Amino acid sequence: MTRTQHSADVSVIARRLREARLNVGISQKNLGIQAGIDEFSSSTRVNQYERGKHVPDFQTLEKFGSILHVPTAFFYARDDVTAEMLLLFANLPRSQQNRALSYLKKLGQKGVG
Amino acid sequence: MTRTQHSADVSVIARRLREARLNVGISQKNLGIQAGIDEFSSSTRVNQYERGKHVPDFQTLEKFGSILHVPTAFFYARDDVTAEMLLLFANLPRSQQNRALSYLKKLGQKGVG
DNA sequence: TGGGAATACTAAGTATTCCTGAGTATCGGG
DNA sequence: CCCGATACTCAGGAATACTTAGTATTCCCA
Repeated sequence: MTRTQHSADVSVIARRLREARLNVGISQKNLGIQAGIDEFSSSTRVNQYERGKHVPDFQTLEKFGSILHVPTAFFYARDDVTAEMLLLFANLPRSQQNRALSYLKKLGQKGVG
Repeated sequence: MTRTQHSADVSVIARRLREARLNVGISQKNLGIQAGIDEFSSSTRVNQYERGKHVPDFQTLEKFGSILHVPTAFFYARDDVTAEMLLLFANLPRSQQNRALSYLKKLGQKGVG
């Protein structure tokens, strides 16, 4: 009975993948094909990933991320707050990302004392 | 000649793992043992991970993250800026994480126009 | 100077996991 | 009812990781 957060017995990667795909609104098969998976195994493979039956390798998840507009690290974020942070951060231009970094450094310094 | 960023031909995971381990200053073998890997294969396995010869599964990386004080998603961050963001964010207490989220949302809204 | 221990690293065979191909289940429209 | 689309399952062959045995290098110190 170890469960850090609310939902699901499915793996983190599986859950995040489905979350991201449904957000964009494409089918499992379509996602796989866009990622370069053979059209005849695409449906099966993506389904196995989302059901947590098998685990996609890093390169595949990088392609999924690029198609679904999420950073790759998002798929590995167990914590919802971290996941949301990654989404927000990825959508910023580089200059504002640097600003955000400065802001967090200040927050961190205050918090220690 | 495709290289998004400066360094290394070694995989993202391999590079981040070594980075995090050296920061803490423990040996490959020691890291593996702390993560529950058999002491007789620990050295080999962690070395294979850091050389990019093999890829550790998610659960193993979660243990490494907890030992090395980095969030699991850190190991999958190709971009250095995102990696640093994850480290800073993980070190904040929950209340300040929420603050950081609000800040990122504001930055995002301004940037779109 | 010459062990000995610690660390990093490699090769190869076995063990484990994934990918492919074939198939079932369900739903909605025509 | 039938068709296409989507989601999903299973089994065996294909690919990858894990274990065992070993090498190379450095540092310590007797």
